[in-house]
Amino acid sequence: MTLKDIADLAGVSMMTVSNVINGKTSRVSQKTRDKVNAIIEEYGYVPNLNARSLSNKKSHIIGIIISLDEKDVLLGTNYFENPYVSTMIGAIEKELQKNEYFTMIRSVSKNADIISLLKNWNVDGIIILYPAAGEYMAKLMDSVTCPIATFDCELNHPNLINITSNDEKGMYLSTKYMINHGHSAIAFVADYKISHVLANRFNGYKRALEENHITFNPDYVYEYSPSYEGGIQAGHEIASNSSPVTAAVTTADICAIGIMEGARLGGYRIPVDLSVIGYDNLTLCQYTLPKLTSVSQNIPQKAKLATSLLLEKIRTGSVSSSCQAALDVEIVDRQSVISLY
Amino acid sequence: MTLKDIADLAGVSMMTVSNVINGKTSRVSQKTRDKVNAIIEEYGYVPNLNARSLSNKKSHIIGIIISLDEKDVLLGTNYFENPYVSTMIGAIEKELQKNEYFTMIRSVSKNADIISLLKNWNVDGIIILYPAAGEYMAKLMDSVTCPIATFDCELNHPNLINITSNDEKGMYLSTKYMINHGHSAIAFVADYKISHVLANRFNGYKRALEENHITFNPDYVYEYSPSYEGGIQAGHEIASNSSPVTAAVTTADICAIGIMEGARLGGYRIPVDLSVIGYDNLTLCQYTLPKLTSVSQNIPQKAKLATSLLLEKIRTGSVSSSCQAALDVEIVDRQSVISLY
DNA sequence: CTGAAAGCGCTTACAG
DNA sequence: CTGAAAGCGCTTACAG
Repeated sequence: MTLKDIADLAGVSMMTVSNVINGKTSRVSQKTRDKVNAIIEEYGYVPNLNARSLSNKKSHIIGIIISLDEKDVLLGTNYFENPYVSTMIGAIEKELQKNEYFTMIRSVSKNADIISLLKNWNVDGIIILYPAAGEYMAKLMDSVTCPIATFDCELNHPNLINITSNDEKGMYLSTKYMINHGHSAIAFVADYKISHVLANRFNGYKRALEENHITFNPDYVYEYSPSYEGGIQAGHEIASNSSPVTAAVTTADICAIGIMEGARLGGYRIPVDLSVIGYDNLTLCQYTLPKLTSVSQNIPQKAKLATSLLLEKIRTGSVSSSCQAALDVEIVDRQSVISLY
Repeated sequence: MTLKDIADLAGVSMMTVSNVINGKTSRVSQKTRDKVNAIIEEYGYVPNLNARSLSNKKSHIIGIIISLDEKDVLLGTNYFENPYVSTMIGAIEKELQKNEYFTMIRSVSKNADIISLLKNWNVDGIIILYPAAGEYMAKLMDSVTCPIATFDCELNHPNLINITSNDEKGMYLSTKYMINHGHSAIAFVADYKISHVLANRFNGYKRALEENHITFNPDYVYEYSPSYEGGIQAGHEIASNSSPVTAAVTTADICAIGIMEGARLGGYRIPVDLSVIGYDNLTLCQYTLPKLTSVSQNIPQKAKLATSLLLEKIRTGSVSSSCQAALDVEIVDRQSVISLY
């Protein structure tokens, strides 16, 4: 069943059928439209979008790129198991579908793979999860012609739609929350030097201390990867060295869970001996014991904003508001912080 | 940059370039091949797959369908947040990419949406996560021409690639594990009547009891949805009614976590007062307290098998082994079960 | 081993 | 308001 078949059945030209399908109502009489639509309905005709893409140079496909680094390729890490990634993808797909776009997903370990995807399918735009370091993104921006959206990227490029969260504020709030509950020996867990995002959060931690006249103590900084394993290590050290630390903030929920685990292995009770706050407010937070207090990024909102800006740019060629939106964050209160008062 | 451009640059016909790209080495001399490949390399030529699909009727696109029921559409449930779903998708995408296929994902609430996707993109095959009830799948099978793979579907159709786990055995092992640890008053939590899969698991529960001469007690069956909320309700009832139950098995990790939470709310300590085993062995299991013992389905293996059978069917038209593989399951031992001996 | 022709199913630009 | 022609970038089937 093709355009031609429908045209023959309706006794009109392919052009007319095409106009009906594409809603160019001004070019077709109501009567013809009705007749054509009835036949389309009757035969369940659905246009072949490969053919459409080929002729009009728009595919209505958006590529969601999950960038893997080489280490993860070797380890065979499944990025989709990361709740941040999967929540993002779900929210993006929903938004794309609502706007009649199609979603192609692809995990990718080098820029060339992204370029191939674009050329292969004439992809209208791409959304990159976990952008690689700034230099790679800069190169990519040069070689790609379609609009790109990403998240938390350190690169500030006029053509890049880049949605970030207010990272500094997030960790400021987290640290402040601890201070408000009477804590002053507050550990910061994350190797903040390797990432722009984490460095911003570290600054928030320091600002909260400063504003409250608490001297920054480098001994309280645990530069481990903000992963489950890194958290365990930090938590265990805190508990074992009978450190004066009574609270720990970190940059990922999974790391906070590790901190609790590690501290327990060292003999601590949570939150009595150590208060902990996570980051991201994943669904996971309600399944731990104690339930984890966390900084919420509103991931769905982030996904939705990136998607709608991307589509706007595809349709109009530019974006009305800024390409560099930074979303607000907030503390979600649960049970993992105890008041010292 | 098109086939024609490459052909002109190499001084050969488009046909020859096409043969080189498609590896039809027998039709092109080594010398010509090298020349063409060098030019392709130099200009970074990548074929337009829309054009290819249009002419050869194969898209090399596989659709991953996430079926939503109406309730979830209304609630705006993000299925990707479900770790079972996201783990599946990640594993499938990896396998598809390895075989040079592309992955289009789409959440869908009615069969017609699936049909449209197929016709739109000439999709070579589809993988359905969470198949709808048997009757819908039967209808779908009639109207779809490309191969379909799915999981845990109750429909037994010769053309359907259907990968299941040994559900009866899974719950048998879970129940047996409790019995081996000295439990005999074992609760089963799940509304097993509404689903084929859950009914199989319920049978495993009963078989384990029978084999060990423990009388089945209908009071120990809590017919709640195997969700976090359902688990809380069951756990709370068990704890509040000072039921003789000392152990609970269920059909989802998330429900097991709920059971622990509910029992605690009723004043129980876990696992001292109540032992619990989950199902699926999600990554989540290691983040709870106590860490959750669970039945492992080996989701990646399930995904991989479905994908490779689907691709085999696409390539050869049929599948050598059976379409109805049932994978083995096993208990993964953690901390949520206490021995009564 | 190589190539000219026709066609896949659409849309665009133009003519009426 | 309607249509005939050309073209998107490939592949297939055929001829040489």
